[in-house]
Amino acid sequence: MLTVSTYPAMIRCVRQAKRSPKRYHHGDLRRALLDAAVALVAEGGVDALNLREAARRAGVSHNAPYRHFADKEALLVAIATEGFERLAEALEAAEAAGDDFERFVGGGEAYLRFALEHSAHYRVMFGPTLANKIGQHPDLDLVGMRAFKGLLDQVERAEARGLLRGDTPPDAVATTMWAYVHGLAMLVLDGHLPLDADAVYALVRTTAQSMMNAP
Amino acid sequence: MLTVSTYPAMIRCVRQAKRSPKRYHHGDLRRALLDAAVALVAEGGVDALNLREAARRAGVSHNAPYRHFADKEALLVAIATEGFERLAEALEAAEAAGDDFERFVGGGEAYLRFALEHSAHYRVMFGPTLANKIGQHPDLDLVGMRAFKGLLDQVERAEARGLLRGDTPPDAVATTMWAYVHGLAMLVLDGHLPLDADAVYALVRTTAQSMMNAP
DNA sequence: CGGGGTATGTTGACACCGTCAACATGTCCG
DNA sequence: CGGACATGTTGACGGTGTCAACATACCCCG
Repeated sequence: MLTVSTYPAMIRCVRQAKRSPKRYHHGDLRRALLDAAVALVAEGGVDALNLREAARRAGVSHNAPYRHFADKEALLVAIATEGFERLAEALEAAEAAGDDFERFVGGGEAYLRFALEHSAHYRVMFGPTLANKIGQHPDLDLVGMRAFKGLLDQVERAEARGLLRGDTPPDAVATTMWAYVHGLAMLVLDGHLPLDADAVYALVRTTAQSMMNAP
Repeated sequence: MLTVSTYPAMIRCVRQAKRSPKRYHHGDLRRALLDAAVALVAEGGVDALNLREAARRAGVSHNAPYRHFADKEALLVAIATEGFERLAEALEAAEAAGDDFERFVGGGEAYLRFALEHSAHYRVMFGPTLANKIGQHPDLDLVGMRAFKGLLDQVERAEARGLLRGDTPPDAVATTMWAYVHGLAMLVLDGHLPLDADAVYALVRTTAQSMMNAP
């Protein structure tokens, strides 16, 4: 996790000026605010996220964020959107590596790796503020769908090739898998399960294998 | 979910006076505050919970809660503790009904039934405010352990009787099951999965059965 | 039975937060 | 070069959590 967000705003400003001298004022306050907000969540959880402290860390006044985000929720939506994009990329990358067996098992591991390594993003993506807001943030819904669609495709392919035990419909299998990896991620992130990262990856691989026919 | 908390304080006071005339002042402000707080969470999620509104609904001043809870977190701990107790009771009740097969499958359904029917409690139990606070609230830890211990016992018994597929260690199976039902509960509660309650119960039964040897 | 002590509730204050309105300034385009 | 627009600032308001000081109801003990 980079701590770029903690640099004084001027450094970012100078760097930005070198790269593209047509920028003005702060350089990229939107980016700086997102980084600061993510850092706040990483340090103290979702409860610790507040606009004024993010502005302070970006070196601007307490009202500057409102030129880039309509309100606090809009900032959270931006972070969550970024998170879902990166999650989708991580899952797609896992899907492109190894044989059929490894592809399926590796998908689960990739999900948990994302959740544990980008815990701040993950907490915002599934935090209470954005809960039950489907339809209110179309771009967020879209990128969320993309991530789940990737999972569903993978299950359908695995089932078509006879890799999976049983004959449960693909959408039910995908739902079960999502619930499992999400629950595991949440319980570990929130300290309810005393597992380190490696133990989590090992467990998720074991579980995924138990869902498949012997190789 | 009763809305007792919205009654004027006097009604509760009078009722309480009839039952036990040695009460004074409010009657049972602690209980009224807990109910009001749970109602707030039920209405607007964890973000909507605040001490002043709970006090308002209980008909007392904004500082009265501090005679019963050290701070806001203490109120959340009390709600979570209550939730874990009821969850443990629900799981123990499920464990005492039906044959071996039904006991195991019914446990998963009971967990989700609790989460969906007492969503406000569940959200507080696993919400961000109490995340990563193990060791800071001993009574909460204790009752949380009790609930998980019940699950572990059930898995060990099922495995001892040869009900479960594979030979995974009981604690790994229990962890997997907890992660699954917790993830499913959270995703449904937060509106990420478009399943109604009956669909959830059906899904969890299907999944539990797929973990077991054919009956 | 009465008075003090304690548990409970109230008032007022403070700092912090999200948000709005008004203002200031840097940047770009005609 | 000058105005229009994007960006950032200042100040204010209401809401919240929390503390200190005060007030009151209940209980027990002499």
